[in-house]
Amino acid sequence: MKVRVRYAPSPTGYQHIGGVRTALFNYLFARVNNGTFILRIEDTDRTRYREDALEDIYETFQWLGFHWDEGPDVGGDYGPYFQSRRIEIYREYADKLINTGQAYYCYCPQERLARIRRMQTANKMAPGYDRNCRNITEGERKEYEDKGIKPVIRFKVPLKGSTVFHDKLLGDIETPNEDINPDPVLLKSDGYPTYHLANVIDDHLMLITHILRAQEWIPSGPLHVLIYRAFGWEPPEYCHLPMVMGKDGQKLSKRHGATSVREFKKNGYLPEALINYISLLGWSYDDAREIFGLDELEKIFSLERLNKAPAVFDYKKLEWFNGIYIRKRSKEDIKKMIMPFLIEDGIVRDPLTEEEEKLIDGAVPLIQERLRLLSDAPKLVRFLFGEIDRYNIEEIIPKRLNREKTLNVIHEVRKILVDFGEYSDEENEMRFRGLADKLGVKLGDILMPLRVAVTGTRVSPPLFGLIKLIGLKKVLKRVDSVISLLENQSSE
RNA sequence: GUCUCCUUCGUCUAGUGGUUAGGACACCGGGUUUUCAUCCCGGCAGCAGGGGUUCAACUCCCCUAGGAGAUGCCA
Repeated sequence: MKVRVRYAPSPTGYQHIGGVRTALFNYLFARVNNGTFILRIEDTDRTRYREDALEDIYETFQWLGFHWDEGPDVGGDYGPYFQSRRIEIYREYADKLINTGQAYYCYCPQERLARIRRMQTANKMAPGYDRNCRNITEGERKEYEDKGIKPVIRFKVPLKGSTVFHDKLLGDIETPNEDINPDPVLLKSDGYPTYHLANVIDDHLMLITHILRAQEWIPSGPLHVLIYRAFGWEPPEYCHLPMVMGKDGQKLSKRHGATSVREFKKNGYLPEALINYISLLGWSYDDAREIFGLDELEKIFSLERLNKAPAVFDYKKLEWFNGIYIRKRSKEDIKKMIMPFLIEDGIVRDPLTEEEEKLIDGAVPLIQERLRLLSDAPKLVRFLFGEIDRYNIEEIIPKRLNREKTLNVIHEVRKILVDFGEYSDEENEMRFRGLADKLGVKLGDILMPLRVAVTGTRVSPPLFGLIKLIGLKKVLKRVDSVISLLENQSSE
């Protein structure tokens, strides 16, 4: 049987890293098995539905670079892939359950449900529906209908016995039926199905063979199996994936930092870094390798190597992966990718000027291996554009020197800077070493004042490359302003 | 409260009865380097606890503890 798996997000918010991990594992499982990966939009909660959340689903996976074989945008033989367009189907199947006595109408108002829940929690009882309408008479039913009350349809969970379902990761999970959610709603009063009904029907109708979803779904596993049985269907295979947690061990949420893929994108992460890192949350290949591209993962992923325990999301490690992948990219890619960050920072104009373009082209090779996030770029190149507004005297003077000595060093540096452009970086380095020897100081002690003069900071990309990029004229001006700064200081 | 799942360095993990318990991130130290970064070398640090089973348990079983999830006309 051909493997068919699905990712079934609900468009109520932006794509969460945990959901995307589930999507990735489903996708990889499909690829490894030459199967089909399906996207199904579970938009049955019309109160929480958001148009931008739906767009975010498309944008997120577009950006990540993997796609479904069947789905709302690409079509397929088992649509529609929006649950909101399948409500007649759910109604029809819910009716079947009513007719076979495996489901019933419930007319309990929300207030009553809230009341019994309050009562239950107050008495430390398990909260849940009290099955009040499970045995109402046809007369009572008529009465409610005449009053115009819109009923919900509830599933008749067996009162006795137990239900067992098999999980490929966890093994058999057996639950006494009395511990299962007492008669959950299948069809809401607005005619839309709940998750429990819709997912079972759709997975069956769409010929889904394996359900890979997060472990938070384990408790509803037995219920779903019961529903499959009620229809006379065979449930698919289950595999509940370990959850993704925050540093404090709780379910990963905004409290912990970025959680949606679009935030990671905005913060300067690369899609391949995210994919690689995410693939290792609850899964591993062996004891040595952990750098994997999507294409590779599509060949080596396997359920057998899943971990049972939840994984804590480590932003630091993701950053490390990001640095790795930034270094792997071409200069052109990096240029393209840092541009939005430079523009947003107001460092360059939106259509670049020729001058700006030249500076960026020259800067990329200098900063690429220094980036961990694309968003690090602005602070690394800011001094290339515009002026340096202020220097810090203490930063100019090296530890081993005092003000006078530094001033002297800079004067000497200025002399050999004049024909800087005529030499290669290697040659210039020899010249500066020569100067250092002559002055009896360390190379670093003459380059640091120069670095601060040119860049305004002690930490920068390689100095010689920067000097050529900025141009001698500007560099000398900056050196001069540092000289006068030091001189003014001495006259006080 | 009840039910279910989980438990190897701080974090991600390898490990399927006999290993000096391996790797990675982070952290610390050192080297290379004009600073930073990269790169290289080294260090720190772990089998939750208690019982069994066994000649031998991180590995198998039980209990305890801890953590998490579920308990909706949300998914």
